[in-house]
Amino acid sequence: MRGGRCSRRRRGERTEKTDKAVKYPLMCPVTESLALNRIPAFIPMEEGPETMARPSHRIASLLYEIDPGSQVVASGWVRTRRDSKNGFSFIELNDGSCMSNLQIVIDASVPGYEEHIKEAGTGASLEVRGELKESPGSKQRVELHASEFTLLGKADGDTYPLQKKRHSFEYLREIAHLRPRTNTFGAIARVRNCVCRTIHDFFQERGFLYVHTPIITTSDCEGAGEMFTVTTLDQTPSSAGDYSEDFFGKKASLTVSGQLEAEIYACSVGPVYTFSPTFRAENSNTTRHLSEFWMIEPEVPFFELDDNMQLAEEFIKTLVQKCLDECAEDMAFFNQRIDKEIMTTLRNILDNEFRRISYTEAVDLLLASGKKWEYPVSWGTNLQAEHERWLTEEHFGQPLIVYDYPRTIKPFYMYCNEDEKTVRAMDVLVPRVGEIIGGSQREHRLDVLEKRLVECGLDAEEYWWYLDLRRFGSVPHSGFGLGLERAILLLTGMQNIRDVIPFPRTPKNAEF
RNA sequence: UCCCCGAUAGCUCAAUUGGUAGAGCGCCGGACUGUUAAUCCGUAGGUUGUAGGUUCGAGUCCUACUCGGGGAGCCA
Repeated sequence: MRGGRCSRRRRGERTEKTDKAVKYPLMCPVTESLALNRIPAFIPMEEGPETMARPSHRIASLLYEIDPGSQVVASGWVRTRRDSKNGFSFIELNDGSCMSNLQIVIDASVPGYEEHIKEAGTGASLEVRGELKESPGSKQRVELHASEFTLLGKADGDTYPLQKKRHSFEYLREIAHLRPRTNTFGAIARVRNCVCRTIHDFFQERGFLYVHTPIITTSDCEGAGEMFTVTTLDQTPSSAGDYSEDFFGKKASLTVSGQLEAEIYACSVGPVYTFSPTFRAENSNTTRHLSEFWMIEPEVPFFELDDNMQLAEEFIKTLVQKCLDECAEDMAFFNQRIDKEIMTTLRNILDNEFRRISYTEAVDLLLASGKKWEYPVSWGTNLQAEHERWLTEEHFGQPLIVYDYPRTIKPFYMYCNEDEKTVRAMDVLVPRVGEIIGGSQREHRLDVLEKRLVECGLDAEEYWWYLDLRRFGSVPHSGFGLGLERAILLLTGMQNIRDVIPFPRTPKNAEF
């Protein structure tokens, strides 16, 4: 689908000129080829005396769209500079609109060259005006021959933390305010943006309503992990534990899931989805856990587990497809520098139907595998990471949906099967990342749900409004949760979840 | 939270059985060049994470702590 975009871009062919409106277009023209990243040629601004004096082209536009011969302005940050003693310099300029840099050629005759060119080193910010010309070099279609250049901000080479070389991700995490200026983190930012846009498109096209569930919640025991307390009380030993005087008059926390509230809307206005931050106060120190992360939770009435699995599969495949279609340059980078198998992995995801096996079948496979497990396999216990990895990576080699888990290891709200031993839960497992989606058909039968609350040791009083949904016009419904950052891990080949969110929050880490 | 590993120059890492701390890259300076992770030459740069301890002597051995990485659990 629309493969022409990528190939046209690779060939560096020109596309039809669509940016004739050189002056502050009210509506930003999104040209087809720029839809690669949907980066507009100009930042749209209302016309007026106080608006931007020099509409700067985005570098993606200059590289792939605008005809040679045009007078243009580019602004960005210097990646590297190469001087020639014959009287000119090359500057690689990047503005984040795409992976590639714009090559600037500055002749010594350009005003300010002698005084400032040495200051335009790695990290410095520039505005350059000049003529876009076809490049004699083989590595770029065009280059910008400067007639004016303005050094906007210097970056002292001795102290600027980013060097013209590879840095470790560990080091870059310590300079999270500068790491988006690197190739990898620029690419992640663009892919992440593409994924978020695709998420909204996916659900909007299917008639789902985007519903905003609360960040602050007083419903405890949602069963998804430790919660952060929200309080305005001074935390003295004497006041600890007494929330009657607190802001909300009872204990309040940051949400661990919007599911219960999403169910309210799903059972009122039809299919909905949430897309919001989520908080877990677990002391988790792994490559796939964050204290603050973004979760997408569709919730659909009149939906059973099979429908839910189908939706999850279509959802993940759409995310993959859009990344390949719209972030070709960034994905090529990930394939070359981050994970040599990422394109193969993603195409494999698109080309095959997700395998679906019941928990019971999974246990049988694990028992029959002949493998020595660190944690023994037995029906009724949770699948361990080593088990899930073996299933999705070695045995099937593709995404896998495991469904119908034992009732005893799953939360109270999942639909109880007729066997009275299992619930209609599903986990989507993918190679390298593990569990990326967890979901279920919800228990919509009042009597069964009440029994389950008791069984799980929960206070039914606390869930009065949740039970009301079953008391009045209850319907079968289902939904799931997708961890955005885990999806980004899957799509980019990145290893550590702290590197696919701009400002990671983990135990002992919230500097930026 | 548990298990394992680590912390030495701006960055990535070396340093024999405990004996005065090195390289590559980067920076800066010079040379060269329509260059493109440019290339070549040179300079500068370190209380070896913190606090104790053992020893004539500790980057190296011991203890505690801090931070980081990998794995596990919790989950998305």
